[in-house]
Amino acid sequence: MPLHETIDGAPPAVSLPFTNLMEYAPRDIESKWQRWWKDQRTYQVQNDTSKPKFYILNMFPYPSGAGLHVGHPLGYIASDIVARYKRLKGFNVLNPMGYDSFGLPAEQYAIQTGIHPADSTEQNIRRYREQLDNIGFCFDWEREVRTSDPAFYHWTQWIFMRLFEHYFDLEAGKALRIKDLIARFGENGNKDVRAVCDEDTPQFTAAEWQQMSEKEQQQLLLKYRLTFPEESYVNWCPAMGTVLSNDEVKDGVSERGGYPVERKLMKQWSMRITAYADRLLDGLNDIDWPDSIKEQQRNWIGRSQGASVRFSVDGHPDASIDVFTTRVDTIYGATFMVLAPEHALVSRITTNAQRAEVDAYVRWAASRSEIERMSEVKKVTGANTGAFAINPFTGEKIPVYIADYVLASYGTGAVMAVPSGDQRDWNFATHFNLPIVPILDAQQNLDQAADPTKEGRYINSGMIDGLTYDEAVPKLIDWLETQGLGKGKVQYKLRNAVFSRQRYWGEPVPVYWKDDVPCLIDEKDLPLVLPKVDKYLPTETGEPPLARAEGWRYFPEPGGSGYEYELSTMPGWAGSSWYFYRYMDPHNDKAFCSPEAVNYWQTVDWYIGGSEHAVGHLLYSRFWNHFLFDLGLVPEREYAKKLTNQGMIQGLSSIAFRAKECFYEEYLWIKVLQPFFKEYGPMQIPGSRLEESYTYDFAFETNDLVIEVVSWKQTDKIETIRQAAEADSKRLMILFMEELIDQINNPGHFAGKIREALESRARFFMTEKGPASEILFVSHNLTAKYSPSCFSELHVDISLVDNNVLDLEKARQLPMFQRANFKVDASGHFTCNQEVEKMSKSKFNVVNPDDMVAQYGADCFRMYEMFLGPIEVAKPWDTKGITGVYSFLRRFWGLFVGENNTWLPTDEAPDRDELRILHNCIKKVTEDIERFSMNTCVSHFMILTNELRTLKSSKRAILEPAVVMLAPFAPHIAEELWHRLGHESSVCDAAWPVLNPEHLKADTVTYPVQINGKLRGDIEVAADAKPADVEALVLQQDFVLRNLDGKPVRKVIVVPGRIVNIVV
RNA sequence: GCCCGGGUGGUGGAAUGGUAGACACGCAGGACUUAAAAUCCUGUGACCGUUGAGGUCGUACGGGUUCGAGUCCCGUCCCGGGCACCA
Repeated sequence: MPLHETIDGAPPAVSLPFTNLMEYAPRDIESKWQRWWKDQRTYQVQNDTSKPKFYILNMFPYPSGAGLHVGHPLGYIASDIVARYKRLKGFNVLNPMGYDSFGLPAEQYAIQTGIHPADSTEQNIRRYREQLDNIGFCFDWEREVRTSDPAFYHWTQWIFMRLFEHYFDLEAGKALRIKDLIARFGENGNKDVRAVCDEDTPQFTAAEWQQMSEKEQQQLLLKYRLTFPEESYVNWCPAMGTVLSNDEVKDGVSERGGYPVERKLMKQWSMRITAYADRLLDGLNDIDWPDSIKEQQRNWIGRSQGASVRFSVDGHPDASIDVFTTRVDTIYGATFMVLAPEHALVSRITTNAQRAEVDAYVRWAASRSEIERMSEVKKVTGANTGAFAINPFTGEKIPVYIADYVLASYGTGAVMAVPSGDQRDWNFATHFNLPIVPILDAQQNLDQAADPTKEGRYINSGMIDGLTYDEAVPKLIDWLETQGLGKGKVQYKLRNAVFSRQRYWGEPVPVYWKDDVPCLIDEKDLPLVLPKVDKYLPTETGEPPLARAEGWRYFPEPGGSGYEYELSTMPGWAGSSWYFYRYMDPHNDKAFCSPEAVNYWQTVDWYIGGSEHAVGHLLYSRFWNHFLFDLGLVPEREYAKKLTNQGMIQGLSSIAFRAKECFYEEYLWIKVLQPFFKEYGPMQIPGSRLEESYTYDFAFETNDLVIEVVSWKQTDKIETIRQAAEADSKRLMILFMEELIDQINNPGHFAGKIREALESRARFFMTEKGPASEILFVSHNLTAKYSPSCFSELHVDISLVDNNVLDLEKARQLPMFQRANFKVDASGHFTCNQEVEKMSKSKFNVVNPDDMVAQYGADCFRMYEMFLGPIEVAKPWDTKGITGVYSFLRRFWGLFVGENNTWLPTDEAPDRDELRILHNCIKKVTEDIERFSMNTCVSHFMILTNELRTLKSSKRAILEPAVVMLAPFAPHIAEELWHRLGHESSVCDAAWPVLNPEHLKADTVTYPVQINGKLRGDIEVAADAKPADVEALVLQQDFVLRNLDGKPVRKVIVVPGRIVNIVV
């Protein structure tokens, strides 16, 4: 054993007695066993089919340059504990880790520095790995995956190719091969094909299909493929030079960086996720995921049941407007129609008289950014096309408007407006003076607002007059369907997912362009590796960075000039949509995962990660999995049966208060001038106006003295004031702000000066000596006396603060505190305010796990992370509390190693108390791990340790099972003690102790006794006493009789083993 | 506005409808020490009373169900998150 060092790294003190050599020394233990585990390959996982499998998975991280803070490993630690626990329970456990290593930050860094993203990513990964290794995880690193590794993205591209080769068949309810679709087109055209396809897919016969050119056929097939290029309005982010998917845009700006986002028409690869909308929705019922995630996914998919209705357009026999409505029952109240400005019919049906107005509105609407549109939701805008639509039920003509409250991208981009029932329609009708017709007798106050009620019976509603909602809807839909004018319909909010990014650092799309038709490259040419480029920026002509790659062209056959590759890359969510299968078989170069491996590991049993991926990664990965399932490549529709979100660990920020100008005035008034007021009479309070151009800060009227607070630097201002004071025939005292700062802890200094000024007749007072300080910080416990607006709040690095007290020595060395002075409290301390905030560099509240491990050891760090509270809940990190866990580990160690390095455990048989303590712990810890309650597990270990110490008990029969139970939480100390107990193999391969309920039983039971639900005392009875005996005994107790006070007992409730309640 | 969570000591948090505050931090007092740190012991929801009794209140607020409610039901308030011209 190496010599003991104190935990903070100081050299061992000479005076330390020899006995301390064997104190708990996490540093030595941890590095020793980490090495041993590596040498023994303790964590290597076999695809061993003889044991039951357990697959636990963490969402893999993006390796950012900032490294890990203490919040990141929370989920990893929890899953590590479960993984080790399951292994002790006899499972073959897969607990892998890897990196989501494509991403924008590395590319931005490349643009700035020219360093290839692969290099900076490699470096970041190395740092992550070091930090992870420090914590003692049981990851099998031989299974590590990286999405940016060509051997990995080979299979991302392969899956993309399969998507391209499939369409979604509505009859089969699953993806089928395009090949088979082509065959069907050749036989019957597409008349009988029920498949998910573009809205504008034409109908054609077999003959028409056969007459089409190859190119025409290919372009038609794109309307069916599950991934396809299309011209569409996308979220274009000019600042990032790329498009973003809907989930990457929040409140009209990019989620990362907060840059503005525009609508732009572009040709983009798209994923037909809408085909799976229903299955993705239904699948949510079969998985044990947090309700909030499921709810967000349901919202995002946004299924609504309604009807589509066809309105003809007056004077345009060839045009009709389809609308989607969820309230077809309100159709008799439809008094106008509104189209989205982008609607295809707008220019066709607009009358000449209205054309100028409509064109102007369309142009205006197109020019508006998302953020403008969203922030001006309340403003009613629109234009009348002059055209009229005909209500199919009434034959009435209703005007057609355009307005951008109707979204082109939802439904058909047109609505029938029912102002009596819909508030937006009501607003529009009121603004444009359109009729509002009540349709239900229960509608109220229609002159104030719309009333969307479904109560009552219909009025003004033709065929449904007098009916209720439930009667009306089927009748209307029936009529529409028999007339061929509409049908019941389901509409989704979910859009197809944009799959192209105009960026470099992503998977190349395995496609080349031949005569404007996208073609897949040959499978043997996978992976299509990212080419080298000279710069990571778009070309001068605005093409993506890949256009810079010289000679990067595809040659399907030798010779020729080749074809251009697709130049956009895949988005961040491509690799993460299937990576969980790669861990099962990470080195396979024949398939993304062998059938044997996937049959053994099946799916993820427990998935752990942050809730921020609710609709991004977690929805797209379900989509890809459903697709892979359709192809028979994976065994289940849903890849993760159970999902847990770990809560954020927040930081405790320290805030220092910097004085603003008005502070000095308030300070002078409160601390210095008030006594003078009594003595020297009336005085203007701050802010009084003495003459037009000037406001003196303070003025003693009786002495003609004015006081002005200015900065040393404001020489001009000093001169102006001086002249003004002359003119006003005031005596002037200049107090320099900087002097106030210098002398802030000495208010007497100013009192003296002011007294001097008041009592003299001199015209002008000013300090001669230059001040030393320029900035003032005020101790937080003093700020309450001043108005909050006197301070700006500044984050201070938490390493400078202890117990809210700032270390002034250290602080003064920082640039932010140079030329600063501190106003300290009565005890000479400068205190900061504490705030709970997200942990981030910019808030200077980041706690690095490396520091925690260096100071307390990995075992302690792991246990403290767990001890903080439930995994799922957000909670602040407070380093102070870690000492509790550290002293627990020392005390646990102390059960084994005594003074003078004596080995304490004996082979004596344990007594009943000791067995009860152990088995109580077995019961609690086993139950709590199963329900993922790690914080209470740590408490149970503390209780066991405290109780054994009280008994001064150290028996192998008790301690050995305790070591095994502790191993998942604190693997290093457990491994050390396990070996000292005489074992040769790893504690990881021990067996989880088995609960014997016999040991939990006691001879006697203490019943708390309540009278009318109020606790009055307790009583000890034999454990096997019958309820009747307990009742009899209880009623004899002194404290019971005293409390009953002679009142008759109505009933006695005895809950066996629990409680007694006497009702009087 | 709609939909999810959640409100328990000074702090983090415990509590299958059955003794509210486990376990820790912090704080206070004590022991050890020349001293400090570390360590160990004791106390610690509030209030009244005792100074070896005991009592009252208490889990955001107001009701209800129950022998018994932090826990279940109804209503209100507050905090966090998500969605939001989605027809």
